[in-house]
Amino acid sequence: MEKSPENCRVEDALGILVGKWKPIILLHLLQEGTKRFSELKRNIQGITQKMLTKQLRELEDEDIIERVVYPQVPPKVEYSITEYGKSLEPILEAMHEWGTKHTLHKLQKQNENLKKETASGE
Amino acid sequence: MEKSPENCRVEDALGILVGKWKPIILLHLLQEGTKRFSELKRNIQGITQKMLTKQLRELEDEDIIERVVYPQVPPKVEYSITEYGKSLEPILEAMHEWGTKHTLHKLQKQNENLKKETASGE
DNA sequence: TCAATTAGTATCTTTTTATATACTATGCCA
DNA sequence: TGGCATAGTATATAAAAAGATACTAATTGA
Repeated sequence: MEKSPENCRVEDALGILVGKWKPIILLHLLQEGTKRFSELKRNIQGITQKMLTKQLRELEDEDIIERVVYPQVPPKVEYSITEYGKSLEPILEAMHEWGTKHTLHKLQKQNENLKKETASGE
Repeated sequence: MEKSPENCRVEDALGILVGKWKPIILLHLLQEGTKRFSELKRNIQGITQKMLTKQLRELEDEDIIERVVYPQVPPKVEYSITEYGKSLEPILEAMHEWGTKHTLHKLQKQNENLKKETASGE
């Protein structure tokens, strides 16, 4: 299948990563393995319970993560990346690398602009 | 620089691709080279002028594409991928591939579910 | 008896994205 | 003189995503 703009499947991959918290959630699970709901919540600063639940559900619906409920009180629910979900890792890796370079690129550009302004006297 | 969830730069790459039309715009420019505004508009069905302008501006701001204005009437403006922008290609490629597989994966899952339902009699 | 713990829901509000539609400038051609 | 073409802008609206806040159930331990 070729990558003509007409049958572009980039959006399908993108759709899974989009959501303000999904990449961070995935990185946590990829790098630290199985995690409880509360651990994720503690480790991802700023996320609300509602958002965490929502993002986890969406990732689960796409088979990227797995949810295991232990019939206990207080409840215990564990999340982990599925085998299938692991196939996303190279993409995340590539994006992280590119993002790192891009952050640098932007800083350099800002610098140049500041120099120009100073040179022309502001 | 390591890819710990704390200094995750995935979002920086993601932010550039996100926007309902950006991947398609980029694919057009990557695969067909320089394009005029009107050509893009014609070739990307469903996009409004306003959205196209907006997405192009955002990509330009990130140095991913370049905008060249010819002082003519009627106006002529050409867009093309920058050298820097080309560094995104492997990521788009990888996402497209993954997306293609994922579309398949989802169809298979749907199929399984339908079979189960039929077996249990609905 | 009361508070704490866990993994959620339920509502409501705000913010961000996307869409629809109308409008502009300038020159060319009939 | 009128209409078309190009690359936009302006304004208003709708839809989607994110955020704040309060609520629940069942058990443990003080």
